[in-house]
Amino acid sequence: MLARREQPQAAAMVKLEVGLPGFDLDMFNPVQNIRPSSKNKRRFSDEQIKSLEFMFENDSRPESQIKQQLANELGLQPRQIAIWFQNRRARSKSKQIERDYNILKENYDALASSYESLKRENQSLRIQLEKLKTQNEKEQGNKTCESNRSGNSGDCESQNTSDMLDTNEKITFLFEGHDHMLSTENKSKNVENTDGDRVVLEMMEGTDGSLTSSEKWCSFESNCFLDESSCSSNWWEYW
Amino acid sequence: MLARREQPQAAAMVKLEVGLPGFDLDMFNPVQNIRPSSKNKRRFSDEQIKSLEFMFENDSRPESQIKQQLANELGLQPRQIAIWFQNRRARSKSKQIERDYNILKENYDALASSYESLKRENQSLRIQLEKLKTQNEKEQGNKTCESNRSGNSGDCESQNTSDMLDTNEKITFLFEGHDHMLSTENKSKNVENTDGDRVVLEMMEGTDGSLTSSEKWCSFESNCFLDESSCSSNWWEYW
DNA sequence: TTATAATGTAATTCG
DNA sequence: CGAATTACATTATT
Repeated sequence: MLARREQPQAAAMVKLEVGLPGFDLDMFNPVQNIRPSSKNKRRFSDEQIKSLEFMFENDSRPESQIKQQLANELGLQPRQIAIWFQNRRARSKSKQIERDYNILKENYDALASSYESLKRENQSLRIQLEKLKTQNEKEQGNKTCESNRSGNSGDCESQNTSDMLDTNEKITFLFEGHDHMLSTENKSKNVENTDGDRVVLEMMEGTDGSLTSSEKWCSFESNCFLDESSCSSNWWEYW
Repeated sequence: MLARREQPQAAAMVKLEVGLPGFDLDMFNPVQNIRPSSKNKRRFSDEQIKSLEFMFENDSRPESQIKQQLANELGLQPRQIAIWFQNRRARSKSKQIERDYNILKENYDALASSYESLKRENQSLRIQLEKLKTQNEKEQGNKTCESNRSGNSGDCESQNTSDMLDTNEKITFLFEGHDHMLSTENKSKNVENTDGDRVVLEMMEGTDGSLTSSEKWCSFESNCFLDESSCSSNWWEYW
């Protein structure tokens, strides 16, 4: 079966004897491969690439038979076809990761912007509430209407304890860990430091690089401000 | 079974290039391997890698002199050293992108969570405001105190028009484009489809893959709710 | 066992 | 040099 080992060896050996440093063998080219640009072996011709790309779009993981056919059509070894598809898939994947990063980044920024707006709005609401509260209390003080009842159907009673927070006590210390980022600028370029597996921290000369130290982030997370209040009626279902 | 794998290259190369000690022993020697022969054609020895990695940590782009010295020490050609560093930098970079993605993802999720919480809080505040307003109006109706003045220092006057929104009119249609995501699950694995440059959409057999279609996102963005209101005193500076 | 997907690595070419 | 390629190797899976 499989008559392995393509002829390239011969070429490689020759090359080695000549004294070239690469012990790679591939340069060999049975058929055409007239590269438009230069005297290059390696590197498939534009036409070959075009066909391969076309096939890849249709099926990134073709059957052996199709690969064989492609090999015949393009004058390449079946092995080369197989390898090309493998590499192409790997390339596709890493490209995809980069694109995902950019998309996610965009959405992060948008969300952060919305978050900030919402925060401001929240602050506005809080201030309004504060004022209304004060105003209410003043009015109640002026009226001195029957000041001790616990029902919730009266005219001048405080209805604001049935299914919501106690505005005066719980609301003023909400935002605490939400105020960073928004200017993070995780530029996905110019990285290069902090190698793959081990975490390099001490020996880096400040070459910018590694953006997120993963500590400036993630300091917010727990803002469960509703959990211990008397909110039991799921008012947010209204929305 | 065919005796495949030839590493004559390796042998030839070693003989040709140098004969420096320490190098290539594992090229000939099936050092404690499950697979006896057919070992590395390329692939530097663990020791070489170790030295290279160590140097890389210190400086990912060393001077020619240092590279030369490394070449001597490791029994490699200066060219090989240079290439190794180049490849190493490229690897480092793509690794970094992946890590950045994961970090960004985490932070996105955290921010989305915070955003949801904030939104709920906002809703709560809005409801409270509503109730207080109603209550206020009722009380004002009951009191029928001097009901037409525009100063802002009275007892039962409405103070809420000086530097804030008109609560009853502007507040109820705020959240409109903020209600998606939060369950996006951009799993950064298993991508592989949608090739690098062209966007493949029709011919994909549903192999999951490409996560964000970039359209489900980005539908929110403009929630400038404060711009046309009479807010001119930058109350958010208090925070 | 073979085949192959997935991942990593050495080397080459081009800009 | 960096980016993209090509070929090969290794490991895991089936």
